[in-house]
Formats: sequence, structure tokens, C-alpha cells
Amino acid sequence: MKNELKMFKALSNQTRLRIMVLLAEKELCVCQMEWALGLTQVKVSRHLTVLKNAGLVQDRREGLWIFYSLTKPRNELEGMIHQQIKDYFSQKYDSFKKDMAKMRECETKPLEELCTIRKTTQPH
Amino acid sequence: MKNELKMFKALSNQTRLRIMVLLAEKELCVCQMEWALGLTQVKVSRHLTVLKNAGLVQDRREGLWIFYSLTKPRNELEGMIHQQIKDYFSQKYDSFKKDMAKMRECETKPLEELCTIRKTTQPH
DNA sequence: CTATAATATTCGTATAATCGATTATAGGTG
DNA sequence: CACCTATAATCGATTATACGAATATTATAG
Repeated sequence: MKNELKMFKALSNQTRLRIMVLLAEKELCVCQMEWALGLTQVKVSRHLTVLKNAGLVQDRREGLWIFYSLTKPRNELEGMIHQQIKDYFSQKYDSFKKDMAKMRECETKPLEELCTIRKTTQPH
Repeated sequence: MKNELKMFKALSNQTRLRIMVLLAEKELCVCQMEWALGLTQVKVSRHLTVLKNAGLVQDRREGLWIFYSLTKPRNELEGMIHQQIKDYFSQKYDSFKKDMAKMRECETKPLEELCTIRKTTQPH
């Protein structure tokens, strides 16, 4: 049962939910999430680690960049959660919609640019 | 979104999940839960308060006894959670089955007896 | 009004979560 | 090799959570 408890705990944090909603849409690089969410690298990275330890996301390295994506659901419960993240959360709250819009926006920019931009104009 | 975060946090604790599984079966008095779960009054009561603040359970007083039950789901997410508690958790783990068996057992006993038994033979 | 029974709350403490700042790692470049 | 860049891990401070023990609350009985 520990897995399920960890999953619920991982989902009980706003930043992590925001990340989950974005990742439910598509695989993303850390710097894209920083940019879309307006959060520091440290914060994004830490929460990604929690999600990973809960088995909700996986990562894949490509050169300097590390891409995160949702894991395949391991059971019925996880399947339902994934579905709710996609159908319920991303629809219901404007904040998630804004994140998604930001994410769409940065889809057009090359990753190199996102990273260098981040250096100059620090997110709050 | 705070409601959803509170809900996930409330569900990320083993004792509270055990309570939820029992309540998914039927409305129960506090002393019945103490008995079925083998937990102290304080512990059960505290966790019930958390679940109530998360909007997952409601209470109803009948004399000295207070009966708890699951609230009606307020949205699609809560509906899904209720269903998973019933279908997924209560099936998958033996510990929940044991709790349920204990609960069935104490269904036959009058509440007065449960409470007096609790006084003499303290749960660990 | 007093006493008692069932449940809730408070208090002190131990453990865990969160955060910003800093440092470490690992891959790429020259 | 030395240097840079993207990401992760560590540290210390702050805040939240879980717990048992003790106390308070609420309703009932007498």
C-alpha cells in the first residue's frame, strides 16, 4: 500500500500537480517546465524527484537535457489518476490553463534559447 | 484547487485510508472504528477530523455516539476516488480485508458493549 | 446540579516537508 | 585537459504533521 500512499502525498502539492498536468500533455525538458511554470530550477528539479520516487514520472537523458514524462500506469488506480489529471484538473482551473498556454508558447522556441533566457531574466 | 490538494493529503496516510475503506462499506460509529482497527480513540478521532476537513466524510450525532459516513462526491474526481476506495483498495490489500472482517464481526455486537469492552481491554 | 460516557481538542515533542542558497555531477565544447 | 551548461543533491532554517498523554466538550442519566 506504500506506493499508493506515496502517490497521494506526491499529488498533494500544488507545484507537483502543475507539473503533472503539463506532463500529461507531453514529454518535457526541465528547462521547459521552469519556463512554463515560472519557477526556479531548484524547485522544479526537487519536485520532479518526488514525483519520480512516487513512480509517477520517468526521465530520459538527451545530451545535457533531461526529458520527463508520465510513467505508464501500473494499476487501475494510477490509470484513473492519469485520466483525472488530463480530464479534470487541466479543464477546471485557470491556473493550469495558463501553464498550458505558456507551455505551448515555449514549444516554438528552441531549448537552447529557453535556457539562456532563463539565465538573464530570472523567474520570481 | 485547494480542495483537491487537501483531499490527496488526507488520503496519503495509512490510518485514514483504512478508515475510508471501512466507511465506503457503511456508516460507522467512532467506537466501531476503534474496535475494528484496533486503534485508540484519540487516534481515530484525530484522523476523522482530517478527513472531515478535507470534505471526504461527514458526521451525525445520535445521543452520545457520532456516526461517520462518506460525503456525496462533489465532483468527478471525488467520485473516482470513492469508486477506487471501494473497488481497488478494499480488494487489493489483505490488511483492508482484515479490517473489514473485524468490522463485520462488531456489527453483531451492540455499541454499548463495544464501548465498555474498549475500556477494559485497551487496544495497543 | 452532579456524575458519567463518548468523542474532540490541546500540549509538548519527534519526525518529515518545504524552501532558498550553495555546491556537486555529468555531458558537451574547444 | 579546462571550461561551460543543464540538472541534481546538500545544508540550514522554517513550517507542517503525527503521536501519546492529559484535558475539554457534549449529551445523557439520576
